[in-house]
Amino acid sequence: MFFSASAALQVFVDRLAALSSLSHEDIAALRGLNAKVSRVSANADIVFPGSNFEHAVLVASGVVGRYLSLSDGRRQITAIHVPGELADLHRLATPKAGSALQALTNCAIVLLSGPELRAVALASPRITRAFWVYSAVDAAVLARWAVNLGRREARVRLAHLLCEVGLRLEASGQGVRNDFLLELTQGQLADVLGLTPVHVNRTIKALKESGAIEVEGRIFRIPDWTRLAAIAEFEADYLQIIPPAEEAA
Amino acid sequence: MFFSASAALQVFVDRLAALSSLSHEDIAALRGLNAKVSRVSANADIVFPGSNFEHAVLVASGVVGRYLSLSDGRRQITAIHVPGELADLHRLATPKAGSALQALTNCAIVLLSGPELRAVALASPRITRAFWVYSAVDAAVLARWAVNLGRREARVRLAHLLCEVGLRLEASGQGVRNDFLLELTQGQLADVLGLTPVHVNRTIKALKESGAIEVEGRIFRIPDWTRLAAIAEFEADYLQIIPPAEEAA
DNA sequence: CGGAGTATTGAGGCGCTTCAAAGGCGGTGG
DNA sequence: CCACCGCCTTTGAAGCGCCTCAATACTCCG
Repeated sequence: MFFSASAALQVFVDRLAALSSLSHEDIAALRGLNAKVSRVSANADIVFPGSNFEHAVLVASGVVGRYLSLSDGRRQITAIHVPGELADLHRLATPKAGSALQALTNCAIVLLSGPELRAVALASPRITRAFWVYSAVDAAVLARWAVNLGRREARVRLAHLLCEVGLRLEASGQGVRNDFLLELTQGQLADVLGLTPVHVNRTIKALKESGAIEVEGRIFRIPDWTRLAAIAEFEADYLQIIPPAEEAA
Repeated sequence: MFFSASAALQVFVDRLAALSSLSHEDIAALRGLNAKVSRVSANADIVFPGSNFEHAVLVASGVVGRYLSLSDGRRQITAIHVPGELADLHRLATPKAGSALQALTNCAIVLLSGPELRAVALASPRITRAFWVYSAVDAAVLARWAVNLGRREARVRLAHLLCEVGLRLEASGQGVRNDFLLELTQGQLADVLGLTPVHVNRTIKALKESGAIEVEGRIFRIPDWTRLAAIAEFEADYLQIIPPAEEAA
């Protein structure tokens, strides 16, 4: 539920190491990064498009969202990030921010210096490669999301989101996949799902009434994971989360 | 309209160099990559999910699409690639292919050896970084597309696609942005746009009748670029295409 | 205890889909 | 060389999913 700066950094570095091989020196260099903690309240932008914000944003607590706005004020959230995840590593590669980054709940974030990150990447091709892989997984998640937005109806889309969020929260040590707190309003969920808040409400209701999920406030419980995954046509492999037990494989 | 292997490779290497600084040795190494040309006919898969296809696919002619399938046979195309573009550089970073790659038209593709690409990347952090930047731009295009799928109606979505494709074809030397050949069927466009073929047909008709575009077979003409861009709310910056005239800036 | 943001529910409308059928168009073989 | 066949395009009509507008209830917080 709550991470210190160093705990969040450790989750991130462990994740990098799991995705791409790193030497002990690489890991030490990453662990030693300067980490400035900052608190941001819900609905406050952290980065906005076009800015040259010189830090990368690592989530320590709360939920951070990446989004693009339309001229009429509507928006689409293209990614959400939970504690232990680095929300905008891609911005290191393409510094002119294309999307905005916003705290969707009250958040604690760890700011990592952009120039410092670039320096450690330049010093080690393995770190550069690990950053690339991390970004590529982020892109794979986005591709999956595009499929949901383009081809799946609301019920399935929501089920898919809940499956994914459950797994990611679990992977970051924020609970278990079938019982977790997701502190987003239905309006924010609507911006993730490409729906209206009203329809999100009805869709949650439908999933509840079918027994596929249980909801108490913003706590979601999934009594039968297999069943929800079937509704969502959810295949976890794209997340590249390696369960500890299978790490040797 | 048609590229030799070396011409396609050159467009790609030029693009890499424009996105991220490369040394002369880097460029020479990339130009010297082994390039095997292959012909693929329309609707044939080049890579399918889960395969460990050990090549990267550079488009020399035709259009290549990346897509994900649903269990009921429907699919969502998450990216299309025109000549001069490398369709699956991201697969170098995350080898287990998550999406399929298909020739949407008859295509000539250039196969670049995965191990060889990895070797040149390992030898130069600048090349690794350039690959990362190239993938990040690809992801930015995808994010933009997610917004279209989630929040824009068919007319706007199609207009946006035409603006983007026009610019990308122009950037690859395949014509000009306001008069180009896009050899996709309406069924394929539907899979890109997240619509049905029937509705694609009606949407094209609507754009034609409003005078925003002219269509002759699969040639699209845009009489007033500014007007179509306004309909699409299109902002070209995310494509990171640097017009030659502004390259010095 | 009041107020603001959030959740819930209803009713009606629009955009897109589905189903169905007819009209091009290019390619291939008789 | 033309007739035919498959694929693509085009059009119509009806239905469903999601949206819009609107009103009411809830919950947290000062």
